[in-house]
Amino acid sequence: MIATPDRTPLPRAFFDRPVLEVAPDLLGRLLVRTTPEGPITLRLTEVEAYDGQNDPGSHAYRGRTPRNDVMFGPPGHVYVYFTYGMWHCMNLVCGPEGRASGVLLRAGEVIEGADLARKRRLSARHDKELAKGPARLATALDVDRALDGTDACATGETTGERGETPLRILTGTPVHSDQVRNGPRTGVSGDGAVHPWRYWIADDPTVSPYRAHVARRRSS
DNA sequence: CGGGGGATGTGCT
DNA sequence: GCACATCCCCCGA
Repeated sequence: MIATPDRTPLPRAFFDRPVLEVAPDLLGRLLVRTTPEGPITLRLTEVEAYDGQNDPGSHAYRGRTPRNDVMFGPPGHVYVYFTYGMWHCMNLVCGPEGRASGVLLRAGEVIEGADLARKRRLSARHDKELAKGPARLATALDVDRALDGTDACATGETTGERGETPLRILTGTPVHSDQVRNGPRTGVSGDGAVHPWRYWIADDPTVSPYRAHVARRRSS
């Protein structure tokens, strides 16, 4: 018997904690993307922590820019960046405000709206690949820079008459600590690679394969 | 399921 | 220039 996930919104205070506490605690939570065709709901299975201070792997490491501005703002908001000339990835900003820490959402299990997600992810061989990897996750949920800065903890009073916001984070079913694994972050090079700040659910089929960062060879 | 190679724009150095 | 919080296609097993 599988317990019904708790659809209570996570309060902003959840994110107003050190990022290394928030990151593993996000596993098993639900991310709801509201689209005109209906909701897509994702159960988070893999995340990575990025600290705004003394973390060379963080986009905020060299200070505030127009691109990473949202990271320096209040917790519970979404930071979306564009990378490799083609892809988007999304993070949830953690506290305290101004520290510019965030959690990269690396993978999840689509538990509702898989048909909608598949329209964006035609190359997925299985449903478990719909959001297996950070850019795939953003693609499946139709997330791009237009949603940068979205408040994932918005309450009814701030979201307008219909109480809908494009992205919301719900309580879901938190994962017991003995099911949480951690290891080096994926795709991070140099000094930032030493931190074992990637967290995932043990044996979950939607977790992305680990690949150590490899510098791309020069093209002709 | 997995490796190899190419594709793309932006922000740094 | 070059690296980049990456993925897809193609092929072989």
